[in-house]
Amino acid sequence: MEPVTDEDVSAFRRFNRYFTRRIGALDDHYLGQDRPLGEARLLFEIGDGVSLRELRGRLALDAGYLSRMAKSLEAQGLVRLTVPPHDTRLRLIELTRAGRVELKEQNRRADALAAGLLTTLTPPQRTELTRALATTQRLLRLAGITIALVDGAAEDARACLDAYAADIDTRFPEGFDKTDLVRPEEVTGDAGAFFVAYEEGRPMACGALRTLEPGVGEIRHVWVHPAARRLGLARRILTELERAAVAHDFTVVRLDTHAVLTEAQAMYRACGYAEIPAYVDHVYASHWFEKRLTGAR
Amino acid sequence: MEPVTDEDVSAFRRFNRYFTRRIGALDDHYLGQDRPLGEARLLFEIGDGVSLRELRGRLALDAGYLSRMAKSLEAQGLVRLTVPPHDTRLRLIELTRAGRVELKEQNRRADALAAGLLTTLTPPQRTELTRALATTQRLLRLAGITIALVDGAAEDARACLDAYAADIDTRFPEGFDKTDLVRPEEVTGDAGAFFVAYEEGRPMACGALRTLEPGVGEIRHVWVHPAARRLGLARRILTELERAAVAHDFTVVRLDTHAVLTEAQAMYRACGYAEIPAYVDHVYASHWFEKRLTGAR
DNA sequence: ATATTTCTTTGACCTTAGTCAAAGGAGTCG
DNA sequence: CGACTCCTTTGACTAAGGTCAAAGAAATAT
Repeated sequence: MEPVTDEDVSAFRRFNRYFTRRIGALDDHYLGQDRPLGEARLLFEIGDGVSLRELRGRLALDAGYLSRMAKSLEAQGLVRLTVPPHDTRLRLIELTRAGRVELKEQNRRADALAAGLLTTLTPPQRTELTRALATTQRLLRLAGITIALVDGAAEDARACLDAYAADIDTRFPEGFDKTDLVRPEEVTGDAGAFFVAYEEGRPMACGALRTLEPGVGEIRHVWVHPAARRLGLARRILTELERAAVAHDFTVVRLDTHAVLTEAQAMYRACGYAEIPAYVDHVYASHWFEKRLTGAR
Repeated sequence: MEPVTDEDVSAFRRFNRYFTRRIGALDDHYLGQDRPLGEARLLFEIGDGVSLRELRGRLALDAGYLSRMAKSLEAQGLVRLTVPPHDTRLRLIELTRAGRVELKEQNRRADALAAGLLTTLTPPQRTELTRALATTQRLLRLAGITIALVDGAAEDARACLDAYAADIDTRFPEGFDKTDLVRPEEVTGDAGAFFVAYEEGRPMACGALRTLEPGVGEIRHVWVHPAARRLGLARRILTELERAAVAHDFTVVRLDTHAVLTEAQAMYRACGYAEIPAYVDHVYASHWFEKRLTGAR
């Protein structure tokens, strides 16, 4: 991997300082207008009602601290705490009408602030800004996603495959039968590889490599969570799979795709895959691809 | 002015939330590694020594709070507090050797963090990110600058004109004589207008409009602080001046520029100014421009 | 020379943010 | 049924962040 240049680092830090000072400060200020920031944030996170347990995990808060904040918000009439019937140890927290009003007001103020900031710009400048923000956010998200080699039987691996199966089941006209998924032992150790991409601890994409025949690998189940598409994540998964293939001494990798997955086909072509005749007969496959790997990384 | 669309507002807020959560949090964390955030920030702001008074103004801190933080940093051997001879009420705060080492370490950590974030991106993606960050920052800066009509004799107006005079004195081969600046009464009230652009309270650009003859205005002293150039600020100043000219019932505005100010000439042309013969004989002028104004705003 | 302003220091005080541990009620598993 | 785990509540405590007002010293205005 190429080292990061000093210019990129300093540009990033310059932006960072500028942004947190100019905007971040403002942001905190409006949020905690007349309420402690912690409570304001909590109010914001509740949404349509969650358990304290859930909130505690999501915001990484101390149980005691959260309990007290919840009580304080309840005393202010902004939330309601209830006991769910299925597990009376838990507490559900949900917004009252007053809480929703308060939240709406918070949002209104934040919107007004943002709008006020943008008014001095001309419409083309606003468009340019919006585009630059989208690019920045996309790339920062991508940068924050890490790809890990996991055991094919690992919980995260199975969760990804289940999501993948459910996803394509709706996209393939004939549906998809789960028994066609790779078995854990096919993608573990010497036999192959399984990669999971994590964003903030949550699995968001996967890809599998298995042995097709000696010296030939097969790539399967390259999948990206709908919320993480269009970031370039599939390409990164593919790169990892190819690297693993080289490490497994495969000289060729093959794969097949379904007729409806046109974006996938375009991506494989763009990544150096050439279409070949069917190398295996398969219900779901309509296009077959192959790529020769060079030993050099 | 066009109203801001909801999409621009929500894109901005989405980015805002994402960025402050992802990056801002990290940022605070590294800064306050083993030191309270307030002190870490203070250390960062001292630079090459400033007075407590200056810091207090810049960071909007309570005098007592600041005094105590400064003492705490002094006790840790990171700063030195001295009394300036010219005003013994003040205290100067400056970094000791240990303070500079500490600051360098802080910076090193922050750089490493930024670099770590960028490593997963490919070089073209890094370039794309850096460019998007620069665009964002430029436009946010521009959005944060406000332009105000001020009295020609106001302190900020004179400060801008002094800076302008000093600036062009170095750029004109023959130097520049301050007596050629507009007099306050020429640009005040019915006679003309004077605009100052403020960025975070500091005057960063100016522009003057005076009466040349009945119905004809003259634009003079359009100047932008070197630190605020290439943002599109001069154009905004010019727009304000033209708006003021319409309000003064001028049907034409004229201006002259010096031969060396080629960027200025290009800007005037791009803004609809046509070159005309000399309308006044002037030591510094070599190009003369004119624009007819339509009554409609 | 006197009054007023400016700047820092100090004491007193408050809220927010957060941690830790004990305790108790409720589920779960063998 | 008993042991164990899970989840919340409560008490006790700490540090950080911040405000306010009084006081003292020095500079500036009148």
